[in-house]
Amino acid sequence: MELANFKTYFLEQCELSKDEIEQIDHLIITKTVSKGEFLLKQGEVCNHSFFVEKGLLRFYALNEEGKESILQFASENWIVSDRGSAYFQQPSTYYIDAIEPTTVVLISEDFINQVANINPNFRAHNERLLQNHIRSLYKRVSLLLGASAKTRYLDFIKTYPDVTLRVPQWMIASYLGVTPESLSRVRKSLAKENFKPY
Amino acid sequence: MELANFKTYFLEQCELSKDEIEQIDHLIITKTVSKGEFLLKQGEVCNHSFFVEKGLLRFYALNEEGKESILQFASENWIVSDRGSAYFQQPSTYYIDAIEPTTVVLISEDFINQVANINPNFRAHNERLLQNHIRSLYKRVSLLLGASAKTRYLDFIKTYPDVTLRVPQWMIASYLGVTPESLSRVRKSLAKENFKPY
DNA sequence: GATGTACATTGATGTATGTTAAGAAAGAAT
DNA sequence: ATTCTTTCTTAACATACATCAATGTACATC
Repeated sequence: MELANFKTYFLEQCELSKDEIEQIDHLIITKTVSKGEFLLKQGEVCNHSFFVEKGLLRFYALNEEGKESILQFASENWIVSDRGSAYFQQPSTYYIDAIEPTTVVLISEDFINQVANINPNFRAHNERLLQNHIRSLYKRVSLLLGASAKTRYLDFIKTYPDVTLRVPQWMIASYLGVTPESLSRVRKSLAKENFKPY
Repeated sequence: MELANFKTYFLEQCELSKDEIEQIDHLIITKTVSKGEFLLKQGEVCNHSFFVEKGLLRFYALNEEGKESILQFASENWIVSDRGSAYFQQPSTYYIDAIEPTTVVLISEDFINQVANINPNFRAHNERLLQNHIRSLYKRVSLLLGASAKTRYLDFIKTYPDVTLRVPQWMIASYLGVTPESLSRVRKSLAKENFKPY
């Protein structure tokens, strides 16, 4: 088992030593899902966070009319979860599934506690994650409230250049809160303005 | 100094004893602002959370064209802050000002640490706040992505019945991400459908 | 190579929401 | 009470975006 991304993440982001990482090695549980497979469905309690070692996930809601709204993408080195569901032990109202064949590391409460026992830094890292998450959600809400579809699209490709190239456009449209047709027109208009993302 | 709301909050939400609340009494700092006064402006680091003892605050962003987007209201017993700004010690991109004459309790990192020393419950409470916040932001994003202005308005008055009656409608419009004129039309249409909120 | 499936684009048209402007209603100030 | 200011509503018009339907394109599969 390699898990180069996961281990680098622990070394650099969580400031664990190589030695400490070896200590937790036996706690690591991975799961591999194929394209379209679910890691979380509405109604289930989301008992894990998912660190994406390789692949691409989406986190989305389904409204009463069956319309999907993508809240987040997660490619390599991202963590995705409905942590509130785990925290409050309530069924989630969201779905997580795989856009590409994906390998994730399962992060349970138990795992977090055990790692925190080995190195207390990990708790601080955990809080940093939450704070960052809130920040990004604030920005998301601000843009949805105040910016046009075009502005939101430009922000998206700046923020998630890797994801932009790996997902179908109708998913980006769903993330932006517009129809695929509208996104296609936004792109056409940008092309006319001679816009070059790369 | 009364602060009945703040102390009840600590008793019931944070599970401190009356005795412990007396111990922290001397740490409590309050601030009173009149209508229109700011507690936070873009560019400042937001070093406090604000517990609303009495009154009503708004938390909003200003985009490049000068358009306000209200992210949150905070009436009695709510806490509002750009905690990310404090956490990362970066200037905030948001504003907080008073819609009514308001008295707040200032909650600094120092305050949190001292209270946590007296009763460790407080840290757990703190994390619960963050988790709750993320949940509400997820819901907010889902609605902005997938629901009409009318649906969002109905959700608003259900979620914030007290706020609905205390703020001008153009602020609710700003919270919903529509113009005051649109909100007026939504209300008219609801009236035609014989909708009664109360 | 032929067929099927998923996705992207385009055009015609409809609808929700924005814009502008005016007036009505409600509050605040004098 | 009178005036001034803010807020709300309404209407006419403009625009962004949605919907529906058709076509194009890439790719898989057979």
